[in-house]
Amino acid sequence: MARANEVARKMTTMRLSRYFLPVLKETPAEAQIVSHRLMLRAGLIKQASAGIYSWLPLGYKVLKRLEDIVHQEQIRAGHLPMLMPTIQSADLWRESGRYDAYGAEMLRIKDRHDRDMLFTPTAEELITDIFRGHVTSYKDLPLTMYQIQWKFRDEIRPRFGVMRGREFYMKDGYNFDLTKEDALHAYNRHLVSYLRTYERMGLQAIPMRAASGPIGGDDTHEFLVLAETGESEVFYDSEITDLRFGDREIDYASHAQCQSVLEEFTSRYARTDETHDPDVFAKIPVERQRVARGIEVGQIFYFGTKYSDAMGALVDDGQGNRVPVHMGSHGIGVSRLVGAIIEASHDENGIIWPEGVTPFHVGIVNLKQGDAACDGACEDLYKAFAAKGLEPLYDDRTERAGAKFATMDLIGLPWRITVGPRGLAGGTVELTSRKTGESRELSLEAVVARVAEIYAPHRG
RNA sequence: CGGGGCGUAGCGCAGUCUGGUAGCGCGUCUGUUUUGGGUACAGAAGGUCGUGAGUUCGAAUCUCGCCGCCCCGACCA
Repeated sequence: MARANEVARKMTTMRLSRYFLPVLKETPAEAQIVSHRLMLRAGLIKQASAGIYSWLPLGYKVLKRLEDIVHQEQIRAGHLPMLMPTIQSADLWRESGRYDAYGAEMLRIKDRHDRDMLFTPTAEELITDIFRGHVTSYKDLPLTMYQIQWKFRDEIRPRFGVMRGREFYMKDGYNFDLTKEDALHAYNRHLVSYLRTYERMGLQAIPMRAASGPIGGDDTHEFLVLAETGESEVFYDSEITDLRFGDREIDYASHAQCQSVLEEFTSRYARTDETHDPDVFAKIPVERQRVARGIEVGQIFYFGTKYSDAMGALVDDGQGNRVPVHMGSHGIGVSRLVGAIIEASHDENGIIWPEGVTPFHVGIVNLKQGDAACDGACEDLYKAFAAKGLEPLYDDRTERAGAKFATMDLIGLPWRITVGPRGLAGGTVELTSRKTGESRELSLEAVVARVAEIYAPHRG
C-alpha cells in the first residue's frame, strides 16, 4: 500500500527530462495565427492531416482540464453526462431529413456490408431516438443529457489549427421538455451554466444573438470570445464587457433566477454579422459602439418540435394527449477553446495559461542541476506540492538557465519557482508570475503555501 | 469548389531558371567548456529530394499524371 501511494505521488509530478515535450524554437511555416503557432511550438499538438490533430501529452492535459470544467458545470446545472458513438447509421438521419440536407460537410462511410454510415457531426437524431425509445410520459420531464465527444465536419477549408479543425471535441447537450416555457427555461439554464463555464476558464465569452444554421430553430445565442483573429465580425455595446458572472449562487431550477441572468447578459446589443441590425446599433451612444472580431466557442438553440415531430418523439401530457416534446441543443467547442484561450492570453514569449486551465500548476526550474542543495530543494518542493494535490512540472534537464526559462515561458505555466544556489544560500527560492513577470523571494514552506493559496479558488 | 502558392534531414530554408551524383542554420548524439534569460569549441549521425511515369549518357533540377499541405473567398463548435 505504501508502495502504491509512492507510485501515485510520482504520477502527479512530472520531471521534464522524462516528459514528452517537443518544443520548437522555430515557427512551423504552416501556422498563420498565434494560437496555432504556439500550440505547435509548445508541443501541444501535431497535425496528422488537414484539420486533424494528435494531442500530445501537454495539450491533452489542457484539453482534459477544459473537459473537467465543462462536466462540473453541466452537472451543477442538473444535466446528465452520457456518451454516444462517433459512427452512426444513416437511417436516423434519413428519418429527420438531414442525411440529404447536411451536404458535403458530413463524412459518409460505408461498412463492409455496404451500409451507409456517417461520422457524427452532431447528435440530435441519435439522442431523439434514445429518448423516444424510453420516455413516454411527461412525468419523466424535464430531461437534459449531454456528452463530450469527438465530432467530424468535413470543412471545405480547415485552418487555424484546432480553431477550425475537421475533427473536433465538442460538448453537445440536448434538453427535452413538455412545454415551450419549460424548454426556454432549459435554454436560459444553459446560458447561465455557459457563462460560469467560460469564466472559470479565464475567458470572457459574450452571448450574442445569432443565426441557427443547419441545426434549425429560431432562438439561438452564440458565445464569442473577443480576439483579433476571430472569424466572426461582431457588433456590441461596450457595457456588455463590464458584466461578470462571478461566483454568485444560482438555483438552476428557478425559472426566475435563470431568466434574470439571461436578461442581464442579453439586454445590451451584441450580435454577429449574421444578425446585425445597423439601425438598432446606431441607437447605442457612439462612444459605446464596438465593432470587433470574435471566436465562436459555444452556441445554444431552442428549436421546438423540429426533431420530435420528424422522429415521433411524443409524450403523454397527463391530459390524454400525445404531444411532441420541445427540444433544444447546446454546444461548447472544447478543442477550439484551447486555441481561443491562447488567442486571448499570450505574449511574445509564449502562452499564458489562466490558472483554471493550466496543464501544470507550477513549474520548478532547477538552475544548477547536479548541485546537491538545488536538487534536494527541488525534490522537497515537488513532494510538498504533490502532498497538497498540486501538479508541478519539474525542469530537471541539464540545460542552462536561459533555455529553461524560455521553455517555461513558452509553455505558459502561470507560476514558476526558480531554485538556485544564490537564493538557497539565504534559504529562499523565487516565485514568478508568468503574466506580470513579478517575483517574490520566499522560503520553501512559504512558496508551497502561497501556490496552494493561489489555486484554492480553482479546485473544482 | 474558384483563385494563388508550396512539397529537399526532426524544424526553418538554399539549390531548380541554366541537368553532372545534395548543402546551410537550428535541433539530436559524443567529448570538453559554461552555469540566474536559448554558452562556446571540436567531432558525429541523420535525406527513397512527396509520388509514378517520361526525356536524357546522367534528373532535386526538364515534361506529364497523381497525392499531400498552406493561403485568399463562400459555410460552421
